[in-house]
Amino acid sequence: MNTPRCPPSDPTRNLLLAALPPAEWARWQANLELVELRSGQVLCESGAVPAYVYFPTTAIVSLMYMTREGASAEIAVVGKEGMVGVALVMGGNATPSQSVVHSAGQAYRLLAQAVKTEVERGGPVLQMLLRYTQSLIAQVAQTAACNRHHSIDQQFSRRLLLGLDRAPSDELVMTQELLASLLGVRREGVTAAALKLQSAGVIRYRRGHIAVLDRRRLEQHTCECYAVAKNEYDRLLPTPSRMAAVLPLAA
Amino acid sequence: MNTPRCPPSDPTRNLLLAALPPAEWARWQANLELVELRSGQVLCESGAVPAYVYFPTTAIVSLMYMTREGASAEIAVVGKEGMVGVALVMGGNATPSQSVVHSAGQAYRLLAQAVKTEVERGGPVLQMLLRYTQSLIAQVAQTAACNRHHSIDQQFSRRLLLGLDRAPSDELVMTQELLASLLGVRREGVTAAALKLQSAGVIRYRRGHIAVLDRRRLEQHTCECYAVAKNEYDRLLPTPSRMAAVLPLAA
DNA sequence: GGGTGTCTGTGCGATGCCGAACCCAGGGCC
DNA sequence: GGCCCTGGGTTCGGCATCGCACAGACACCC
Repeated sequence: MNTPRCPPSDPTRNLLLAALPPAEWARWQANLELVELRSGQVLCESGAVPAYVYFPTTAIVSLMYMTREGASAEIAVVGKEGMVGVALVMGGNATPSQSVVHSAGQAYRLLAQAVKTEVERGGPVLQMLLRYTQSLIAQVAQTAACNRHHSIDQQFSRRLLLGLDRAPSDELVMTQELLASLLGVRREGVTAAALKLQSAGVIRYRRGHIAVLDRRRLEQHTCECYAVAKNEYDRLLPTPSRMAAVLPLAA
Repeated sequence: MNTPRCPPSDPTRNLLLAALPPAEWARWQANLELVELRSGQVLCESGAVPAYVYFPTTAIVSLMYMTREGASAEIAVVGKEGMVGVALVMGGNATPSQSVVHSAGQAYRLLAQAVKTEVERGGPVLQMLLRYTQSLIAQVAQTAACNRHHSIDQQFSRRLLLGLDRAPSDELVMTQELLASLLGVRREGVTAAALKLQSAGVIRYRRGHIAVLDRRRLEQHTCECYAVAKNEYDRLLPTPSRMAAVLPLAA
């Protein structure tokens, strides 16, 4: 609940905020609030209008769909590379998805009204948020295709990589039970996939902690879905140094 | 290849174009071109920058993902309720998905540059396109959850309803082979699902023509995914008469 | 009116995932 | 030190879907 002392170049920064040019950052800073997110915390219920958008730094958030029968499926992951609450940018406010924190940490939050003001202002900031939203669409679409065609083993590897990209270290703090609910499969299926990777020396885990020992081999175990979505993000939102070429933010 | 003589109130209209207020329509009309789309025609390849966006009237288009192994999966359907080419609105231009016509018909097309000009203009038209994009995200996300948890029978029913909403009559012109590639399953699975529905008197089909006899019972056979996505579209893009309350288009 | 190709029905075995139940062990707590 | 709870490993039958192969049948075209 602090006002952000953290400049955009902070090592635990949010990449979207970090891409803001100084002038925009100065305007945003006054409205941003750094908050702690607890594991399991629901940032926005399905169908509800969120009070804030969140820019995670160390926290990781899942966008979940729940079926009528009580089954769940994660449709996208949001960490330091993104933002929770794109529906406020798109104008619909609510969405059928539920956003849940599955890895505790920090995030900047911004009042919904402040976001709407920024969106109405238009310009490079809106362009960036729309580009991020497009990368989110690609992630969701890739999840749909992956759910259809790929094995639990592949999806498990893919999900580890998605977590790894957003985690501060090489260790993911998540139980197999949680991973099962994210993938929408049984826990036993996750156990089997985890056992294979551990016996292959790719990961090592114990009671809710998964250490990735060999990221390259993990990438070989997964389907192309991981790379496709990641490439799409990188294409749409280059690193800040290259961002200037795409978004004339300083203009 | 005609210039549109068709006013927004034409019975075979595109619903997004129909929602344009007279002033906007007048500006668009000069750039819109009514074209025939053939079945199987690819409007935009995966990763390519499209030359046009399309507003289907009687045509129906699938957004497809292909896996490395050659399997396919439809991630969304676009007909007279929508637009093909949201990536141009979002600023990323290309997308990993491929847009394919699967039901021949007509569509208005608009040069990519004209769309970009409209987007830069901002205002109510951009708002509408963003809202449509949000409804598309909901459809894709629902597809992801549906692929994970629901049976071929349910997905088959859902897909028929999606087609029916966009078709000019109660008869869908599509083979079981095509439906299988859209759902990303084997043709035999589609045959089995179709047989069940036909013997229940819900549909009747022969060689590429599927007539829906009892829409209500079809809705009972499907999962909630159909209704959730449809409700989200209706919430985001009310019918023109109610649209004015949401979008002050005349302002 | 006969040929041909597309579309649909069917019958296998193989397999991956589900559903439920149960056990074991690590680790925190009193 | 003993307790308990949570997280992980294992088992088994069952079902949906796959992959492949082939047979009938309608529709169109020459």
